[in-house]
Amino acid sequence: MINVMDHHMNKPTLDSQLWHACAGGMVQMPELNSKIFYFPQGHAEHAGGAGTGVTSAAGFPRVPPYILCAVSAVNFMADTNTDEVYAKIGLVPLKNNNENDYDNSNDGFLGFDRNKNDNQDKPTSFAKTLTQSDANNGGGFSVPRYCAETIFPRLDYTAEPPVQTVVAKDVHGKLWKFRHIYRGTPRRHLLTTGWSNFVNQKKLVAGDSIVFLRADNGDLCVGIRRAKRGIGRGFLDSNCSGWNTAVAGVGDSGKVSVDSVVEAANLAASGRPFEVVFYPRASTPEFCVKASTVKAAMRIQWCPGMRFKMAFETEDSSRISWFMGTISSVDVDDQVRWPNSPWRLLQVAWDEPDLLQNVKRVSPWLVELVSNMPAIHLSPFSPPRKKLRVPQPPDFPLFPMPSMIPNHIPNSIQGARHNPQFGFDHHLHQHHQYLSKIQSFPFGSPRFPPRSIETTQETEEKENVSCLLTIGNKCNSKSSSKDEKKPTFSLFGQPIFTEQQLSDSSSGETGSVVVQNGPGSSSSDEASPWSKDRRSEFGLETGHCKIFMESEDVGRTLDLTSFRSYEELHRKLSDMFSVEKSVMMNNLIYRTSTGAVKHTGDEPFSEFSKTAQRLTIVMDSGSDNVGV
Amino acid sequence: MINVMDHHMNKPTLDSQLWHACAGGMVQMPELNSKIFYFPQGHAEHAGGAGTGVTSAAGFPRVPPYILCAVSAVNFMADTNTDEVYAKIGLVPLKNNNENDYDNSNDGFLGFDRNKNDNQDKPTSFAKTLTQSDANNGGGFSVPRYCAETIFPRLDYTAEPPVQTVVAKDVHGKLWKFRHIYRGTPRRHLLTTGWSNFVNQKKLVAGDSIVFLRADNGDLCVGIRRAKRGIGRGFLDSNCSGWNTAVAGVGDSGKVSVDSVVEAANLAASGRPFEVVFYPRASTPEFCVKASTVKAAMRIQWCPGMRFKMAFETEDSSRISWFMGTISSVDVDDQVRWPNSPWRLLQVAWDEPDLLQNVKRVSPWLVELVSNMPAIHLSPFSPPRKKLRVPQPPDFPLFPMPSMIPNHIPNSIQGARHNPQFGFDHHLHQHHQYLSKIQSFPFGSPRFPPRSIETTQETEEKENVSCLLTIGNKCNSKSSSKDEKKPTFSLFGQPIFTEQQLSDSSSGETGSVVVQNGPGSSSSDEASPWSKDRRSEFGLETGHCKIFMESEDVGRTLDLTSFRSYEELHRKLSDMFSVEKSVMMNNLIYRTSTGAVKHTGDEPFSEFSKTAQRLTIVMDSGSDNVGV
DNA sequence: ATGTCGGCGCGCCGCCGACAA
DNA sequence: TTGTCGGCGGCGCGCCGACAT
Repeated sequence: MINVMDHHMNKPTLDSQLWHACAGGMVQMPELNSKIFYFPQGHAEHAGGAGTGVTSAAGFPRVPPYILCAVSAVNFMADTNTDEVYAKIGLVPLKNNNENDYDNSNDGFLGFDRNKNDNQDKPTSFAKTLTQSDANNGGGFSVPRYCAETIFPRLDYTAEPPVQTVVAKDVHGKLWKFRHIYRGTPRRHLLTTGWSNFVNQKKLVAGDSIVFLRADNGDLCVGIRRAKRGIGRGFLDSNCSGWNTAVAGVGDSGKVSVDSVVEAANLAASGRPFEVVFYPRASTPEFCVKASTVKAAMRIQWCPGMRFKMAFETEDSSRISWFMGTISSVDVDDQVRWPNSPWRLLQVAWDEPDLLQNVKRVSPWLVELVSNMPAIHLSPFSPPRKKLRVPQPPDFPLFPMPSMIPNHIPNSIQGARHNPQFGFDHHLHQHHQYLSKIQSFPFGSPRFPPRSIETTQETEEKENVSCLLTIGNKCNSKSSSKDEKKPTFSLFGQPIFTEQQLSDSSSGETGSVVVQNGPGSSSSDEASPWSKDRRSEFGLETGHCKIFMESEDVGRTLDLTSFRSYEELHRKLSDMFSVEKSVMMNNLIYRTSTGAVKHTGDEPFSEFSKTAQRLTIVMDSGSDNVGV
Repeated sequence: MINVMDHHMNKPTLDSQLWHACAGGMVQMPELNSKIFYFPQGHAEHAGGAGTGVTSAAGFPRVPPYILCAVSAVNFMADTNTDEVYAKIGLVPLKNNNENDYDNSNDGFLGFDRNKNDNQDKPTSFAKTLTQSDANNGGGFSVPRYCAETIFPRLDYTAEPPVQTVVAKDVHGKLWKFRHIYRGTPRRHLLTTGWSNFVNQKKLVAGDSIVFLRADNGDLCVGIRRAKRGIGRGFLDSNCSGWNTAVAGVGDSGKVSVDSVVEAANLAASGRPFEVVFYPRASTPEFCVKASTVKAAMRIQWCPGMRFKMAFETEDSSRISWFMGTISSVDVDDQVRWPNSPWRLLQVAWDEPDLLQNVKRVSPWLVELVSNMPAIHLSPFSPPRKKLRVPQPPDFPLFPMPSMIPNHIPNSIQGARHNPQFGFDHHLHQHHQYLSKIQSFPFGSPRFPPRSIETTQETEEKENVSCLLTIGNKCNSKSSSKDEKKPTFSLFGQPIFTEQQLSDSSSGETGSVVVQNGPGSSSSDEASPWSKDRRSEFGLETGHCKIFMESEDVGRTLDLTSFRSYEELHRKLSDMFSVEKSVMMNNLIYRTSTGAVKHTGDEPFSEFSKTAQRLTIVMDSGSDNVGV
């Protein structure tokens, strides 16, 4: 797990898989040697953060709002004291900020990259937010069945009681032993002896999350996600005797200092190599964004009224949810301080404004255009949705420099209107036009490729799209007409209607996921049509199926034969794609390439085809009873 | 207690009394605005220490071996983590290193200064080295009776059991509560509830010492003296989870870095103000020594064969013991690196070499000349003496620069002989002559004024001598003839013979202490001859007696009526003068000015005169039975 | 006078099944 | 399926006198 020494800090770098498991499903780290745009504005936001009292930066240098860089190093680190993960990224500014030749360069992303079509499976991991009982009472940890059965070593259930010792390695490589027992009525998995010590040593409290991960080499690893404590990052400021207190500068517990941001920005602006530290769980968007993603996003002609969706991590960090919204305005966040900056370019209005009160502005590359149909809640029949943990932008202007005059932006922009702050507004088209003329941004494919209504649904399977889970567009692309009460789902290109949709109003929000199975490896299925000689269709390993979501190959495979129940499969998919649990568990339809179609929990798992080489999963979040 | 903020470190400075109580009885700090000699050699020794692996100082600058400085600041500090006390001393180099006009300046010392004749009593304090039981078992602390009765708040013995809560303030001003109970058979004082917590929080172990002090304002304070852990100062290097590890530079836990010594030496040599940090418990002699003390010491014509005594702290830091020795050689410690340096000028041979194996060389101002009578053990009849904690000089040369040529010392020194290291030797007289001619050292009265045989015993009482406790000269000054088996003790100028001495061989080592009492304040003695109208003799306050040791007024007074037993008086005197316990408790004779003479433990205390205005204490460490 | 020991009581840590959501 | 609770057993902290030094 500990494999590389970072000679700068003399601290070991971390296994990338464990790092990403701790960082969460939203985090994407730039790939080595790829090209990114560095946003000093975002860096400062990351350092100052919300509520940390950084209200002015009189000494902040005059630097461009975005700087094209090559990624010279990515070190995955973990804080010695808190186990918090962070990354040190080495960056080399590139001369041609315009970046016209980027297509020949590597600008991919490591980690959970929806654009990457590598067959590298995300390692099996599971995150659970600690309950009061986990953190306080009796020193035990209630292990969710999925975690125990898929991540922990297999338990010998013939013993009475079934019990074993599990050993897990933390981010520092330290081993922790836990007594894992399966007991109680009804039976459940528990960690007992050793757990309390772990909680005390790691100073865990209810609300913190624990991550279990089965690494590729078979090692069981354990990571920590600290719950956000109130405003800002006051965690280490609490009177926590026995903890090391702040260490100056960048690094352990010091997070990112404003000084280090100024230093980085200066180096970047002067074209010299520099280094940034990124805390993935600091509730701040990445300030190093893949160049092609940014360029693709800026190719869109953003304008008010556009409908979009955006992914957020749930408050307990267990899942990712998508939220719908409408662009209310397109204007530069701080035209004076950061003229022409695309950072948080979009002012947005959310369909669920109470949950996203603090998110007023977002950057274009974080959102994905959808149809401008009216949006509805994802799961109207499921229990009240978990609160969402969303980035908390500062409620004060960052580095305001009111006396400054924009240095290379003409104030006479046509169509400027109703911007209360600057007296003008970037109308979408004009803004884009401006950006392209001024050479503000080169173009490329965005991280979440914006799709217009015309290109949404019926794209061919081979399209290398970045969609993880597309919250359903109500209508099938071009056939989408406003009043149709029976939206179609794409299952092998054939529409599927749900009973609910037939009887329901237009409030049903739907989507579909397709999973394609490889040859089954269960002994009973060895003679299936998907034997080795037929695997050539997808070139899959035995027992793996190719996963399609909404008719699109997302570049993942699964061995369906390894699941013993719907629950396990649900869990695996839910975890693999970080889909919000309530959606995943309640509103799925499975259909395999062998023709078997199943709705969650209907019949025993054995009846479901394990021989399929592809599995289509249709999600209907607006209905509990789905007819097939 | 916390009264001044040190703006440099933003750390509070410490009450001087508590600081000195923690520092130990040997420590003398220079007074503000006084003049001192700064010894870079000693500073480096203090930083490098014994066994810390500082074997070379190739980068150490060429600076004079001693630099006259004015003391611009003295800050008493305590380490945040360990409670270790240290001092930050601001120094301003003085131009006239020769220092001919020093007599008009203030060069006194704060703290336990034997030369100062102020009547400021040393505050009541008590130090105890923790036993295994104190540190480990049952969470209790066995409080020595003296500490409980003189330092703790008065206990209500009518309660059953007598119990109270005592609150003590540590060096940081933090309050600690202890349950103080008087119980058991036989009765004894114990700290129970709260003690274990204190031990754990302070990470105390058996061998560490705790200091209780009753401050002038009545506050009870508690300090810590860490036991030396093995060689050097490896205490903080141990795997002590939860402790902050080293912080670079000078200050908390970092002790004194070699770099900081180099910096200080450079500043000093160039005449610029600088700052040094001194850890009084680092087993290194002070490297900032009162100018007059150094000058007085260098006025002596040191030569081999001279007899001297030197004070050391006992290993458990509870007492101070004096050791006798003979000067074996007088030569500069490192003539190449520190030419002409008086630091550790004297090579010595100890009467008890096993206890002082590591002390090969000492600086002249640390020793006091005595008669060259054969030396004997202090307490041949008392239990085996405690091991002594003595400075551990490095067993390698400090900053050797063999190629260097002494810069302002002529190599042609007459009489140089039998120095194996340099091929010459500073014979005493010549050495002194040389020093005075070269103007190496100005002259003044030494810290322990060296006394020749001719001036030892019969000096008049008013002489302001620095003697704390003179380990007995066997014979009465001029009448000392070699074979006399009945040495005399000075009690009001009259010789006293002990039975033991009458029958014993010449192995009896003796000394005498005189305490002079003020008017007794006990009600039964109000009509005593020492009533108010007669107090004019010494101008004492009611109830105080003047203390004389060996017929010499040491500038202290005591209220004899405040003692209820010999034990209490013993303890008080023992603590006040830091006399080694075994000596103090076993070998004292008291004689008051009213004629009462008592030997330890003979009769009830009530029979002893409390009306005396002076009390003479005769110490005979060679005898248990003393006839009067 | 005080260091060390064994006794022992009590509080709390932590393991358990019973419930209920 | 799993969160929370009360029960309770066991262990160790810490208070005690006994006894020795």
